[in-house]
Amino acid sequence: MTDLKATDPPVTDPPATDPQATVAKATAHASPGRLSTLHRRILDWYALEARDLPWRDPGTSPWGVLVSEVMLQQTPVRRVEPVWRQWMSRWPTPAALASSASGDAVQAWGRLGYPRRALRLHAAATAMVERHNGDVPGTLPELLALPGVGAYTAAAVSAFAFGQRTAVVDTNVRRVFARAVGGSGQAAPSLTRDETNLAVALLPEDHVEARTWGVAVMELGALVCLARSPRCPDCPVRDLCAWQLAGRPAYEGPVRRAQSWHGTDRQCRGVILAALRATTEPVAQCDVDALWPADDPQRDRCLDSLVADGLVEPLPGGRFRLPGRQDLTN
DNA sequence: CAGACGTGGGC
DNA sequence: TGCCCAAGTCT
Repeated sequence: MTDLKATDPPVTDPPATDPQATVAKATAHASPGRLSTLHRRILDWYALEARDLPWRDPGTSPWGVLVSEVMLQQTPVRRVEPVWRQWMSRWPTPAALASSASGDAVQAWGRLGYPRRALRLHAAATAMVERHNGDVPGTLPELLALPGVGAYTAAAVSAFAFGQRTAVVDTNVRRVFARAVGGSGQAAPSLTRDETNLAVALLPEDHVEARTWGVAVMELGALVCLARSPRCPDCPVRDLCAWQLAGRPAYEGPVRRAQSWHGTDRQCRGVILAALRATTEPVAQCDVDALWPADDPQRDRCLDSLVADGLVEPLPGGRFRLPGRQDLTN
């Protein structure tokens, strides 16, 4: 082992606010030797410890990768896996999904949460049929133009499905870099320009290494560099980690407000949608009414917003269903 | 840009 | 129990 401390910047350095300075600092910290060590350690660790997830199978299509990435937005791997398998079995291509009703996508989404993702995936499938001959596009601008595909998902599909040398920055990557390079216990509340620049600067030059780098760092964040209780003794770069070397100081930055839940529109919308998912039969207004305390205007407001979002289709006679779903009860 | 947007599990 | 967290996106 080389003398790592000798090359470390003083841990008392104030956080840089200038993007250029941050990248310069990161690059200095990650001198060629250090950087290659960081890369090798994490890539070796990944080769040994990576989970066997179905969408990581080399035979997975770009569509399979895209579906997995959308499902994984804010949703744990454990809950995504079975739904992804069913989804890919039912809709193996964008064209297959596009030919189904959007309500079928919402129904198949099940309890993954944030059901607008299902709607957007359906819209993305339609767009791919119309604009890309039914294929998932391979360039960042084309990917970003798809509904529900933002900076993270576009980069992930570019890197994981098409093997491009693209920096992937998700919450795991941000946390790992904040600690290992920034010396901070956690990343800032929202993605900063500095973090993106840093992720690009840390991308391995070697194309083969770059292919796996993103998913390897993400995996490290998901399995070892955990938010609440990091497993530092198991970390392959614990001796290089700026946060570790600084004595794992507590996070001092701005705190993110916790999401409230009880009594929110999100809860109300979830209750209504769960009822519609459970049946192919249109649900009568009175049955919707029974789902939420009487004389609470929140219920009607949420039903209206679900309709406005395209998650619920109002039918003549005051009945409701998931959009386009056929009534299979007779 | 802060806030909305689901759901379930861990501590 | 209640709060925090999980491969974000959109407005």
